[in-house]
Amino acid sequence: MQHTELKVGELARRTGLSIRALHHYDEIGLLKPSAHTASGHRLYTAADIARLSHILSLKQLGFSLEEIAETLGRADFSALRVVELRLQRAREQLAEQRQLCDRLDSLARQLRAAEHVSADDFLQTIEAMTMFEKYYTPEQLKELEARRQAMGDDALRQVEAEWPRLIASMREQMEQGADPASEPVRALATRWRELIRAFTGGNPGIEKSLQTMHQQEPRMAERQGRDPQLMEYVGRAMACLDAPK
Amino acid sequence: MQHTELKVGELARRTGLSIRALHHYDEIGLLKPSAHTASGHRLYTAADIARLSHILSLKQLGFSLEEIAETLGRADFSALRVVELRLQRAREQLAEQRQLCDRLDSLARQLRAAEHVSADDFLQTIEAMTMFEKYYTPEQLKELEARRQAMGDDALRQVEAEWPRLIASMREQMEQGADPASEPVRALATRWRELIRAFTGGNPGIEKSLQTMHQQEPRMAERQGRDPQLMEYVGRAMACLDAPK
DNA sequence: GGTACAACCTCACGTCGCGTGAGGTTCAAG
DNA sequence: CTTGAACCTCACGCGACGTGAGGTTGTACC
Repeated sequence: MQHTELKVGELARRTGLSIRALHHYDEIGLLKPSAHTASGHRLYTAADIARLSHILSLKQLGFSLEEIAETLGRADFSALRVVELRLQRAREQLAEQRQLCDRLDSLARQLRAAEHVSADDFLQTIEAMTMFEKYYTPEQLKELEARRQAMGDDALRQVEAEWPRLIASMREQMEQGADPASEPVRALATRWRELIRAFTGGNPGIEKSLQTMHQQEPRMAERQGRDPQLMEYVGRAMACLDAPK
Repeated sequence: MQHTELKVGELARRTGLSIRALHHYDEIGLLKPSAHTASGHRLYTAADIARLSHILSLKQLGFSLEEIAETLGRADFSALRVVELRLQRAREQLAEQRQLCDRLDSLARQLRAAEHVSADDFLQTIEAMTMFEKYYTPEQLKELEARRQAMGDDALRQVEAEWPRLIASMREQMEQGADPASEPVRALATRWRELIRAFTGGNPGIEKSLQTMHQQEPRMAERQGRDPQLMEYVGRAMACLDAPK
């Protein structure tokens, strides 16, 4: 009989696991050392170590300790099926992670493009993103993202800054009772349309989604100062643009 | 006073959260309803609901409840920095997920290519993969994977089946004391070299990594019947191939 | 007024893979 | 015989709830 049996500390050092983890495996019956000293110290035999290496292999593939125990328990399991099931789970999680990264990345870019970001702006931006994900298809979102990226942060910043000014100007005209067909309103309406077209890129699907979102979520528009009354005024101004003078 | 306040059940139904979750948020102080009925039923006001929508937004970005409470607590936080930190975490997790998927995918393909997979084969394959990841660079692994994929499952299966036969034949020659320069051994050695070249694709980096692995992990080779003695015999046979008759 | 039944309430334990002590025993060396 | 390292066994803690148990309240119908 050689000195091949290892004590927990040694085994932990060699495997990189913690002593506590090995104790845990013992507790749950996943890896019980085959021997003990008279005083109760754990002694891991070569067979135990082999089992542990199998455990670590399966752990690396993302199996839970319970699944590992089950897998090692029976010799008849279908390896391919087990792996494929696990792969499916992993793929789903990967897709989620990817989506999360996209969201965060997009949000980070929006924040970089903004000038001053209050806590309120921040939360509003997130909510706007959520809305977008609700009303646009993934492909449309991709297209929008691509267009934003093509514009660059500076241009984006400018547009974001222009909107409030444009809305304020339009509101002023409305409150002064200006004719939607008058020259100053035509100019504002033209710019309004340009900005929207810069956003939609002329894509009819995106235009439609945008409309749907505005109809379904009027509160979102209101927060930006675009209440239904103003929108109706803008609508009339647009109609005047299309109609000949 | 209108009927704007919601009870837990209603709020749960509208948000898709569980009642227990809302109770939990109350417990940890993340979202305490501003009002209660005389009998203690929770009443969520419009402000509470607004706060909850912020909570859900941040939750969607993968923040922990503690982080959300902290973020909503202070108005002065740097939104960009918070998001960028979270993004970094998400990217790391994404990379891990991707690696896991790759591993599982590769393993699944290996298993599909194999004919009969015993539990032992299965575990051995995983361990081999781990070894590979230890000795080959990520680029090399990619190249190997690409070559495997190009070969197709059937060809791979054939090669996998040929190795044990080739090893057995070679061992037979060795045990019979055949001259490494003899014709039958030359034939076997030639085939041996061909199979290895099919694996390495002639890439010197991969050849080197393969050698290193064989030196460092002799036990792996032994499991496949290639003990040091046999390997030395093969080495001599190879040398005879290179040297003129 | 009584009687269902749904919706609400408050404990309080379980999950998963250990980390992190607390408090005590054993081992190997000097 | 002492010292310090290595070992032992509890046992609580995490994070975000799920899942009962056991009791009260609200509402509708007879």
